[in-house]
Amino acid sequence: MAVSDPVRVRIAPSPTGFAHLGTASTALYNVLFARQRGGTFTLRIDDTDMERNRPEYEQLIYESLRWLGLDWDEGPDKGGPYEPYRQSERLDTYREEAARLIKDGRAYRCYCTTEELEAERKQAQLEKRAYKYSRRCLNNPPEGRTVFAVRFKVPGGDIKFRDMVRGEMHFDGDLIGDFIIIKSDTYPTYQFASPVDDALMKMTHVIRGEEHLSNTPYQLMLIDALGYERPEAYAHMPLILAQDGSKLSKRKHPESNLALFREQGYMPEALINYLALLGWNPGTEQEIFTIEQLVGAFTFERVQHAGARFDWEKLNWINGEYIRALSDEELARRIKPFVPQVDESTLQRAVPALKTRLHKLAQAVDYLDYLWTDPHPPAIDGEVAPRVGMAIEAVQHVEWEPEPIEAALEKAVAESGVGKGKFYNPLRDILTGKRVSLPIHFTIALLPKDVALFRLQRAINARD
RNA sequence: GGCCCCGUCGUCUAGUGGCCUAGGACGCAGCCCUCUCAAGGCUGAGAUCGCGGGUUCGAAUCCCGCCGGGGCUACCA
Repeated sequence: MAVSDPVRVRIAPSPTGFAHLGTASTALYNVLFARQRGGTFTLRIDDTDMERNRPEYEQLIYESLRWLGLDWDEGPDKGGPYEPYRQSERLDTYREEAARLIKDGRAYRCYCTTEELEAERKQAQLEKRAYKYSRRCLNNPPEGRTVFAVRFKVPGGDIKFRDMVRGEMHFDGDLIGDFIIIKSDTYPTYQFASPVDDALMKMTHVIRGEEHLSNTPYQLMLIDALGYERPEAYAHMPLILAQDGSKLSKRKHPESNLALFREQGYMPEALINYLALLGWNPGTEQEIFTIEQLVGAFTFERVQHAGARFDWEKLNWINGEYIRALSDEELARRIKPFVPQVDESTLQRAVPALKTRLHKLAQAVDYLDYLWTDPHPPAIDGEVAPRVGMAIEAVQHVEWEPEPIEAALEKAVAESGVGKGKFYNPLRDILTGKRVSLPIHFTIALLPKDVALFRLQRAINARD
């Protein structure tokens, strides 16, 4: 294959639960590579796990990747020259290829039960030797059984391949036992379906998570046995680690659900930016990158070999940077879905004050919910009551916008003889029921005038 | 257990034998600004470069051993 031929890469997530952060990360690196080489990025659905697959999970994958802007060129939903792109629809292919291997004497039927296999494994452990399948069904198959799986007859030997991240890799094939390629439910295993599809779909490079590094020799032996062309190279990307240092998994780490990132108000561009920096670095001090800049700067030589812990604090910072970089109009547009109770113009007036205060869009709710929620009137003492009265007076004949309100309030503060803190904090409490809010003139101006004045007056009345 | 990958501030990282009294970012602390919270500005603390041996005039950088973490070792992917 000539170097100039366009690359073809893919991600192959399995629809067995929510869309996972790791899928986004792998997809990102695939997209970066495909775009910088003018190649094709394919989405293939790895749905060979009958037990756990659900069609709605597949939708979740589509939604999340689209949200992130990591769109694909070929996939189950948009077709392409190598259809179908769902493994459950390619069963005939795997069965034919497995039959071919059996016919060539490179695979065989295995009638062993899980209990028998378990016993073999236990025995090996007892004798403290590395477990490899005994090849009982190759040499001396049991009689009269009908349920079988298909095992690959591992040829062994040295297995070498090039990893774009780690360089030349070597594995000893003699250490690998015969493994299952077709399960007894007639579905292929990942180890089998993945290399078959990669070859048939003409993938030139395989970019995936590091958990697949040890799987590569299995797949390479299969590729050779099937007479396929090997991919030019692999790239095994560092794992995203949880706080405890283990691989982020669906079961143990529900926070790796991509839908949650959207719900909390992380911006897709910011998440992409953070993900790119997790495990890769540009070699410069630049931290903020557009996807286009990433396409230009990314190289496998600069990807990290060790797993990286996911750091929410840094993500929050990056997300805040993106929020602050938005125009007021754009920020209002993005916040809108999080605060459907707030009308358009009120939101627009709130945005300048919100902008520097948000790490996540959903935090707008904390600042604005007093607009649609009536706070419990706090008890005020005889000292602050007159100041609340002064505030009402100062503000009630003024144009209902932050600036004039601020000016009026400043005057009242000066006349009150106390500091801004003493004057404003009780107002904030009365109006919002909270210790923290937007600057007081925004807090007041965003509320309808009658509502603001009502809440203030009510606090005074509560004393009488 | 076997095989593989990895090991620099709390975290993400720069670093490929002298430019390293180990740089940056997030976070953290203090100060400034300030009506709260942020944002912003300034300053600062924070890494005996996992440990022990070598090699070398000189090692975070090369070699060996050990320790530690992770991954794979499934009829999950």
